[in-house]
Amino acid sequence: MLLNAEMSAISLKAKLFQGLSDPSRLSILSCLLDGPLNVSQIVEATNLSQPNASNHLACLRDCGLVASSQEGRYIYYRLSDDRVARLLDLADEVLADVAQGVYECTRIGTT
Amino acid sequence: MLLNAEMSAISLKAKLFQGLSDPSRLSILSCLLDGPLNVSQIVEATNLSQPNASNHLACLRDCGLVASSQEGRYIYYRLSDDRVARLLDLADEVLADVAQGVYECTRIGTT
DNA sequence: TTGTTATATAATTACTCAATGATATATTCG
DNA sequence: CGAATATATCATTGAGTAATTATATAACAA
Repeated sequence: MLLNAEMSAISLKAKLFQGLSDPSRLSILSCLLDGPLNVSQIVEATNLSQPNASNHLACLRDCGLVASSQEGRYIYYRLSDDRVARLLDLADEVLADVAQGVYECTRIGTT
Repeated sequence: MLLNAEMSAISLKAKLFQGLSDPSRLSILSCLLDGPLNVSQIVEATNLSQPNASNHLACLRDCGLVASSQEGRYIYYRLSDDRVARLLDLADEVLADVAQGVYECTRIGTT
């Protein structure tokens, strides 16, 4: 049976992956790969509604995956850590092999 | 705005991460890191109920993250790909920096 | 065959969470 | 100061999903 320390590590990891498991949040991270953008630019790039984008940005910021800085009335967001980008890249590599299965798996929603 | 090809890649990636975003499934993957186990051994290692473990195993198998092979009346599961383990490792590395934020983020459930 | 162990499936229940619409706060400009 | 732009927050609604209980299928042993 898994130990308690392992369990909380696993819960944290689950939470991290859950932060990455939403298409809206992934779209945001994706459009930040090329450099910082302010909220309006993110809204335009992702086609999310402004409140929706703000909510997801708040979630990503809370989780430490993006960082923000205010410039005048604009707030710029950027990836907080190179490894976030590497995580996304590695996910793509895995998908190169398992995309078909993931696509067809009906046990996970097609959101 | 993101292109359609990017969008479906993003949806797939979201689905992959969603597969990894459940503590029960992460526990299963975690206990398979050291080698194949059959369902009963997985049930014992994770403290999941047998039907629950079977459901999550089916999900992981559908997604191509684990593979199974029958030996008599036992069915052994194993990680299907080294990169799955690397993905979990990299997640730990990221968590080394952002664990606090993830832990405190109330926008994502504490399951 | 009958019983037992191993695994999978089905149906139900309860919970979580994303999106929306409305509104609030903050910054700049005239 | 007042208007306009930029961003954040709140409340509600609706959909998706994990866990449980019960049951089904399959393999082996006596």
